[in-house]
Amino acid sequence: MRNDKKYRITRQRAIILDTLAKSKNHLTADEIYERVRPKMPHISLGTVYRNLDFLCEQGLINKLELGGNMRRYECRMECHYHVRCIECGKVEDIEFATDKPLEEIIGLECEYEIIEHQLEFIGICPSCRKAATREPDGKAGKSK
Amino acid sequence: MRNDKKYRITRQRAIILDTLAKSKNHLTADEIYERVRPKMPHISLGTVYRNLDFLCEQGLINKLELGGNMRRYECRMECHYHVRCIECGKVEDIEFATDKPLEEIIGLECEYEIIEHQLEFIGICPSCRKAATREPDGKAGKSK
DNA sequence: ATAACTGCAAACGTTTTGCCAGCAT
DNA sequence: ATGCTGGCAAAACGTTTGCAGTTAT
Repeated sequence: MRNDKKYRITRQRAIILDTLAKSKNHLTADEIYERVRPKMPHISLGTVYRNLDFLCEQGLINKLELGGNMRRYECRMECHYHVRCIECGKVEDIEFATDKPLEEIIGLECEYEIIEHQLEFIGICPSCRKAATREPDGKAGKSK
Repeated sequence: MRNDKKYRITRQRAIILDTLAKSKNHLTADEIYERVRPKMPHISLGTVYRNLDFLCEQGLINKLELGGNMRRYECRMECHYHVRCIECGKVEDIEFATDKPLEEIIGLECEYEIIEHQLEFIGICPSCRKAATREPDGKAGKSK
């Protein structure tokens, strides 16, 4: 079952990727849409969403699922961490040495006034893992 | 400017709180709605949302803003961490010693097969902090 | 009488989708 | 000719809100 689809880097995709690469913040789909529009006035928000998904699948960008109402996207692919402003919603990268105890990291100093933090692990729970084993074609149940 | 509102713990609020307290998982508003309905068939989803917000404000429960599409609520108030199943969306608490280096924690073992993790700090960015200082009545701009 | 609260339905903001025309191969 | 792609508009989804009637004090 190979996938023979031939993908193109269309003008829309290139501009979206470029917009994301040039922004130091992490942008929402709508922010990207607004930044692309001056150069490409007829692009639609649906295209932005579709192509952000496409770029994620290609491993070129990352979809961030943090708190707040809107998803944000970023280019940086290595594992790293984020600060989010509770007032304006802006998201930035945060750097610290991971060889320190978590307790110490939590009290980290940065330009933000830190109110809280959140550490979330994402994985597959025991029962879903069992379900996947029962279906040997690799297609575990569940849509999205 | 004091707040003289008198709040009641209504039947709806009590049942919602009880439902949350009895569940070991972290529930979405809709899951709570479905569990409350058998006992109180005319409750509306709007009431569930309104009362979840109310219980948060009272400090009785916690609103979780993790990845995934839906917000989840929990009773446990001390700081702790979560695992989320990427297949079924279930969220559970996770325990580990925080005096260990983050690197070690990241490789933690639990019943889940961990795929990734995410550490998010929530705070106020420098420019929003400045904006708040300029408005000395304490009401920083921004709605939500 | 008053204020808090509810159910219902409509509105909201973000994201996804269906459809058909356009374009590259 | 095929099939990926884009624009548009509608739908979908979780959540919030306005309103009018109910409840507790």
